[in-house]
Amino acid sequence: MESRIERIKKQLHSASYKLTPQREATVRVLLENEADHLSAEDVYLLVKEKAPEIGLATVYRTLELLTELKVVDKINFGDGVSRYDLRKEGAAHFHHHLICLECGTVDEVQEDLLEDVEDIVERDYNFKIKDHRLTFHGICHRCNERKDQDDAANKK
Amino acid sequence: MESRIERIKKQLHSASYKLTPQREATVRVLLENEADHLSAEDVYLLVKEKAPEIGLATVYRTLELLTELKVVDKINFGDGVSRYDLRKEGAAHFHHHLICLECGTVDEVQEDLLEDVEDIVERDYNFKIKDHRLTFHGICHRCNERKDQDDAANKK
DNA sequence: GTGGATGCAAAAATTTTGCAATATA
DNA sequence: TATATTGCAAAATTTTTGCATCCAC
Repeated sequence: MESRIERIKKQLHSASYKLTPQREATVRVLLENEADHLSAEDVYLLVKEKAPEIGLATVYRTLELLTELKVVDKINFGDGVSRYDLRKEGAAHFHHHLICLECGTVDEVQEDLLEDVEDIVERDYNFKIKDHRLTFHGICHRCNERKDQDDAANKK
Repeated sequence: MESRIERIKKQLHSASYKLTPQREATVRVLLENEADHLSAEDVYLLVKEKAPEIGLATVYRTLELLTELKVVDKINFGDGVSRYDLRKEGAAHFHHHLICLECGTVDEVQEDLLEDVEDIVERDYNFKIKDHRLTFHGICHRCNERKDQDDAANKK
């Protein structure tokens, strides 16, 4: 079975981009931190651990390239930096995000859930949907559970 | 009947913020350009027409204030600048956006549409939703109609 | 009168670009 | 070998901050 990184390499090749060690190192960092939502600076620092000679500009250029190839999605949570999120392989749609206002954690929702909404928008607004971004802001399950425990403790 | 701007002024007052001419001018610009999605720089240039002495920093500070008061919502379409969108009065939820990949226009969807999705997320992820951001990327009705016309013309 | 608000300029932070040197296919 | 890619530094952009002055309450 072919590895994820092999398939990404082939994607680069098919689009006639060269396979440089810098690009490979960047892709590896993204794969190894799939659950995170890294900024360009975050990626740069992690790549630097393995390939110390890499420049920040190369990381920006590689992330732009991977966005173009739809290997990653560029996303912005409103904190002033762009973040790069690996698109799940074969995923028809970009996944959604849950940002906790309390602890700052960002969780992912892989289910689509938007099919009905998209049907309505396409029909009623005559808008042909190609992609979407959906983010919820609120309180995550960890903070909710902690609060439940606190409440229970106070009742005693 | 009380005007929209009067109510916003009262909101400022209730939160014990002062009512300066700069703040009033900024709010007016936002009201007069309600359909647009202005960046801080955009707002600055428009306010400057009426109150030329205003500084960009004041605009940033005012927009931050209005965001805190939930008069506007800060939103980011991934083009490197934050934009500020007047929240519809009495709207329970932030409205959605349709960004056209062809002509760049941003249209708004005032219907909520997310009730069912939010129920699922709250239940299945134990996530208490406070706010949301939903943006669709695709082709707008104007570009779709133009294309239909072009197709019809080519068939002749 | 006083504390918050402003304007300006400087700084910070993020991202992009020019260019000579390098390395991939 | 030819051309895409890189690293570095400089530039461009966007946003924030310090501080003396000013003004709304």
